[in-house]
Amino acid sequence: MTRGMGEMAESQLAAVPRDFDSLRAHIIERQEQMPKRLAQVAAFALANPDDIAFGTAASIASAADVQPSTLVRLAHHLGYAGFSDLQTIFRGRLRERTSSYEERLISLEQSEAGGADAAVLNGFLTAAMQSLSRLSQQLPAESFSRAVDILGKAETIYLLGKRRSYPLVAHMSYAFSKLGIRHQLIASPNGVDQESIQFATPRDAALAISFSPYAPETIRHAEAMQASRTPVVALTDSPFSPLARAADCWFEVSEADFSGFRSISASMALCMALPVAIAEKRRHKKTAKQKME
Amino acid sequence: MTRGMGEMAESQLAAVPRDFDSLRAHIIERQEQMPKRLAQVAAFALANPDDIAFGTAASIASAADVQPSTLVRLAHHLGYAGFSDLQTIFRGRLRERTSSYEERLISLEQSEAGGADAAVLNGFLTAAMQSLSRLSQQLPAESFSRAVDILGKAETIYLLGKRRSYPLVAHMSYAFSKLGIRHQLIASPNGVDQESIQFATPRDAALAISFSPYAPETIRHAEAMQASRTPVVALTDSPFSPLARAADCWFEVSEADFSGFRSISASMALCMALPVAIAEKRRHKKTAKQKME
DNA sequence: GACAAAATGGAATATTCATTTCACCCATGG
DNA sequence: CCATGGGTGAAATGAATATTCCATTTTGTC
Repeated sequence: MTRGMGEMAESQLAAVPRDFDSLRAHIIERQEQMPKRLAQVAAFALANPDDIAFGTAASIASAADVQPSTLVRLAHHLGYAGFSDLQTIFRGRLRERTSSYEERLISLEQSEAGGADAAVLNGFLTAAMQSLSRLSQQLPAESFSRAVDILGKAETIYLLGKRRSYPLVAHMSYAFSKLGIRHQLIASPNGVDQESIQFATPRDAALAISFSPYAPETIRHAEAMQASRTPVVALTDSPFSPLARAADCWFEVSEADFSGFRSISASMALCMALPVAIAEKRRHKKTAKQKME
Repeated sequence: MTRGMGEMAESQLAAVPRDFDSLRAHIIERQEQMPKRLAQVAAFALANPDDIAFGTAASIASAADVQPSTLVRLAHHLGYAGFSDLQTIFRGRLRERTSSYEERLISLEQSEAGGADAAVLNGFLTAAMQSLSRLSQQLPAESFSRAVDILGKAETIYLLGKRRSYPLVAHMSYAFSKLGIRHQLIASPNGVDQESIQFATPRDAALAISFSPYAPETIRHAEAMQASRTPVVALTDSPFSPLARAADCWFEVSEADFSGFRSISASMALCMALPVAIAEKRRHKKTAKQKME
């Protein structure tokens, strides 16, 4: 077997990185001048280093949507003997990595070195993780299923959320659009919200989100919709929330905070899951119907 | 090919460990009663788990001073289909170690009670946690500090983010408002964005957020602002992102995904931290100035 | 617009690798 | 002392895998 690097032997004699960080820098530096497919797979490699370490040429190739030969070409292009040689770099990265405890210490030290700014970032990351793990420990599986059920049946889903909750409904609106689910984001800048929700029927449904201090508008709208017998699902932060009263189904999500600024990570995870679960349910129902006919 | 476990099928029907810790316990428990060579190689495996994860049967065998076939026999003896099957356990250990929150994630994945809906919710929680722990492990302290620096000095902060990134800038807009920081959310429904950003001066700054597939509008606006010498801070998902090129300072946030739907939790945490850090910095500067006078 | 050079996809090939096989060894019980 | 069973080493086998080759497409240049 030849070494497979004849034509580039002299051009980069001393420049073949033998550790991951150098390789990363090397790739980032030259990515601009690489051929299209090589750049594509190089980007994939840096984004999914674990997959390179563990996968086979074929599996990686299909994941990165290229031919296996492209992987070999990339390796040669970078000066390695072949794909396997390149792969050892990615494996070395995992070997060198010390235990997770040490890792955390290192990142802590770095954050202290980074000063006050990094401490803030760390604080919010911690708050987000706390919120998520709290939700995962007592995840409201039944409420979630009911919510999926109610919203899954709705012709149009009305989304209510102001102020701090607005980014959540904004994201849901995006997700619903992507998934082809009819919905209406109640967030007009021209004050016609009240009028918009009057079109809701009992065959529709609403999702209302509000945290303390509760936006009075959201409460009012939720109450109005419930009064007209439109099912209302609520996402809020306390059983005593006025939203919980105005809803047919609600869940409580308690978010941790960093120096007074509350996270919305757990709620966000919920808001990402909800549209997908709804789409999933509708897809099943559709295929079930098709089978019936 | 047979499963290769005929003779021990009934003796340990339900007892083949699928994670490293169980396997370790399992081996320690039975090591005494194992044949000599098998015990020898089992001890080697527990002492050098990384070698098992990445080595070939031949290389491991010579390192442990046994025959390759002994490795296959050990795997069979423990109830696995073959050496490769056993090896996946050792590889899984390295994968999991990446995340400092591995235990929680595992318990999350295992608690698959509650049906398909809960599984979706679980999936998104897992993806969110992965994203967060990845960011906390390699948190971009310097980039973050630079970003705080640049944005802290700006008279007006312009926020650019469309589609999936819009909820992020929407939240920042809310936070900036609460903190009394002058800013401008470039998200008009009437198409005057291009005109809005023309008012930006080098004394202002922009924060642009975009993930693959990059919204062309955001890229264009960021480039336009950079061309007019307004500092641009970017938040994106790859060093090769067109946004990274159009920015004076950028950070990479790689988000995990659940069945193709990417999380934005890590980015969200960053977007919550940024305004607070900026406000913090300005407050310090102010008090410093007051002391001077 | 034509040509040359580079890049790419896909199939053929060569190699590596896990697994199986079989001959031999060694302990144990008759 | 022999017979029997599992245990072990070493080579044979066949599957899996990386690599190479070649026809075709794309890119850059005159």
